[in-house]
Amino acid sequence: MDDKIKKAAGKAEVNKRIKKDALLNTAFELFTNQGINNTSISNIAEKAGVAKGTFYLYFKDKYDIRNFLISRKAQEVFAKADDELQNMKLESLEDKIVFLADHIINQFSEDRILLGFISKNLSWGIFKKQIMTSSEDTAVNLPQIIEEAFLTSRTKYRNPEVMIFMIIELLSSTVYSSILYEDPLPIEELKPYLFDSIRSIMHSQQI
Amino acid sequence: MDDKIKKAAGKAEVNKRIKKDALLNTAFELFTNQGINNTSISNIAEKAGVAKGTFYLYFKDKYDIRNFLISRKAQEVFAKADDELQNMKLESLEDKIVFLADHIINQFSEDRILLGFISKNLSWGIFKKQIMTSSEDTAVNLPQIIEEAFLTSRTKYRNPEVMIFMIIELLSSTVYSSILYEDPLPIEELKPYLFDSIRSIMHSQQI
Amino acid sequence: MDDKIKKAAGKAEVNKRIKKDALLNTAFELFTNQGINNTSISNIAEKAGVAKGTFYLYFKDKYDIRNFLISRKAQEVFAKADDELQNMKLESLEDKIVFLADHIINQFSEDRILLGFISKNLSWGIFKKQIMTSSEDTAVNLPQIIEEAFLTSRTKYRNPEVMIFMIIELLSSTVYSSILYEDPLPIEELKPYLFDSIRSIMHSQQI
Amino acid sequence: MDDKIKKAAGKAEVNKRIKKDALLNTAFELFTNQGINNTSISNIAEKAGVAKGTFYLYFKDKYDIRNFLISRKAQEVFAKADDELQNMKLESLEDKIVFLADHIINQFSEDRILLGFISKNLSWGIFKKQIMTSSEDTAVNLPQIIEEAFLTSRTKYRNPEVMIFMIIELLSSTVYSSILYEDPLPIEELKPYLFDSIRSIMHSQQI
DNA sequence: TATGAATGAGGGTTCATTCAT
DNA sequence: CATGAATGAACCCTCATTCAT
Repeated sequence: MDDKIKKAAGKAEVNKRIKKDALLNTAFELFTNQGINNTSISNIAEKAGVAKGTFYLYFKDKYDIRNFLISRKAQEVFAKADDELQNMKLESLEDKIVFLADHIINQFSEDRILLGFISKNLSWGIFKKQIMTSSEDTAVNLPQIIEEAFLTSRTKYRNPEVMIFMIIELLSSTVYSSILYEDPLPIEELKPYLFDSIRSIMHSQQI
Repeated sequence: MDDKIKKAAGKAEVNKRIKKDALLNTAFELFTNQGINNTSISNIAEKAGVAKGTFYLYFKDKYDIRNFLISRKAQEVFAKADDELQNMKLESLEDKIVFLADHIINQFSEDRILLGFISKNLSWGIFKKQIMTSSEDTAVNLPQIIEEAFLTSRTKYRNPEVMIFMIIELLSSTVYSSILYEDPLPIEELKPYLFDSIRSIMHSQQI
Repeated sequence: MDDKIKKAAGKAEVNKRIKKDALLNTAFELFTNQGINNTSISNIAEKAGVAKGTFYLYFKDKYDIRNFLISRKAQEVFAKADDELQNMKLESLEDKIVFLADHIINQFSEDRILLGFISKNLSWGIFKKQIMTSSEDTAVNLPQIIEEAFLTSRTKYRNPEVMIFMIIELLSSTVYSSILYEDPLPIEELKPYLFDSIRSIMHSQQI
Repeated sequence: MDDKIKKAAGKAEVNKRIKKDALLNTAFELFTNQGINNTSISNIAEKAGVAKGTFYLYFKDKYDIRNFLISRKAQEVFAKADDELQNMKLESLEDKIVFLADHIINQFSEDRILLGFISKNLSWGIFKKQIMTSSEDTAVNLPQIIEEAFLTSRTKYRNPEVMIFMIIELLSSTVYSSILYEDPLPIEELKPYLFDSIRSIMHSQQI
């Protein structure tokens, strides 16, 4: 009997996860295709194949599901780039950072929808709270990785957090315009300027 | 008779300008206080003291009035900074750019509402189209100023537009977080890092 | 448990039917009293005792509910006339058609509101599509009745459809003016002329 | 001086006529292209090149200008058909009526827009009031023509007005569906049936 | 848990009409 | 006569949210 209940509970649990994932996937699709403002909860629920009321069992409102999506998607991007980094044996921190930047940019080049979604919604505040904090279901532990990288680096920097902050902001805002509108340059032509700038920012912060 | 008509026309013209300004000012106030999405045209019209229908005599919709506001406000900021610059006798382009950055940052520090509005709405695309294009009613002719500055500069740069682009994007995104949330540092403490970064970016682009 | 759900579903279903009927009845009343153009969806919903939004659960817009009404009302008229016809044992097709015309005219004489509604809205195109096509919830199968009548008729006609078309158009347009404005004659005085005309049209089409 | 005033008045008079005609022509174009309900007074005034307020100097509202148009257009159709009739030397009234019907149908075949406008708007009531009454600016005096035709006809009819009424209604309603939708037959194929019907109706009314 | 019918506030937009010029 | 800016009522329609089932 206990087993039965447990099994039932397990089934229900799985079912819940399926419903929630359906809602998340649908929401992402609609948000990126037609914008958050033009997406209603009805839209999401209907396309996800659940009843309108069901949405409220999993999310508070439209912005709740959006925030959930942002951190999930952003984490995936960082995790992938970090994975690749592990396979390389790069010496200097500068090279590592540029490598990461390159790979993140490439992911966005290949998925403009993702770029649009993340760029419009990811701020430094959310980034710190959601990405830099390892939650239960996060594969990658970004803060630890970064801290370690700075510790093991032979070269030392004045204020690592500020430096990372400036690099991320520079990247995220320039990349958006370049990939989506090729303005002022297509991303592949912009890259050398960007990477030069990143390296020079880092140099200027060396101790 | 001609005089009468001219005078009448003048009166009507003035009246129209007053109505339009009232709408613009009210819209700015509401957009910045409660967000564009939470501001309805009814709100704007009512608070501006005109009928709802009157709004549509002057603007197509909410986004039309927003765009009008963005370029107007952004131009004011640049014009002020440029004014100050004229009073100084700075030699190098690097110094001039850092000076401008400093003054623009200062304006935003003192008017966080303006900062919020412009940061959320001003993209590079809009910037180029609206600011860098001298329209009829613009006091400051930014593109000309910049071009001149680069021409008279003894130091030459690889790709001036890309350089400006990167500097503006770096500035606008970092400043927002710093001024509004003092994250990762309050703006006054962030400034040295930022100015260093600007200078080093410029160095890296020197020919 | 299953029973409970079934009962519940039944209750909801009945409730929906009630709401839809309330909307249809109210719409008919308002359309005929004040015209379609002067009837708003708010009017209908309010008078029907449902919320404005509820209207849109059942109908796309004003014209959707109008079309629904037209075919429903027109079908009722034909069904009644046909019912009476079955009770008679008339020999010739001519007699049958005149009998039907007479009974339909009588229904309209007694219900001028219905006449106004149908005359203004029923065209041959709609008639063919909506009346001549037996739908799920239609009692009378008009096309079959007519076809049978022509098949069993000893007298044959050149083009039955064209003949029916002309008779219906002649009837529907003359009857409107006569019943509502007694112009050029009150309906009872017009009838002999009309029936004569119908018979003579039919004669002229005999093979 | 008197002359001057008269001349001025004449000029003003001409100017008024021009404005009114511009409004009428524009209204007709818009009514037929986009329907009366989708045509606003602003639309008409703007397209006619006059100010909105000017509309009200000439017409009470949308329906006022529509009625004006209906009778003008209908009269033109009848006048043309009658003109042609005068050139023929037809003996019997039957032939004359069929000839008129044919020419009116032809006009509508060639100008479906006109057909749509008149069919949707011309009722027997309006017809009698506006067409059968010779107004100041009417070229054709329809009632007189018809009366004369019946007087000079050797064959006599029971109730001429009722007969005309039935023929007109039969024509106007069948022709609409046939020309616009070729349903149940294209007009050229429908004509023989129609003319046969007209003749047989007339026969049935002979004394 | 899950449903989806019902709600009604509120949004955007249009437009006939007026009236000062 | 002619104008056209201003009005504000009225319209259509959407949608987040609730709740009985």
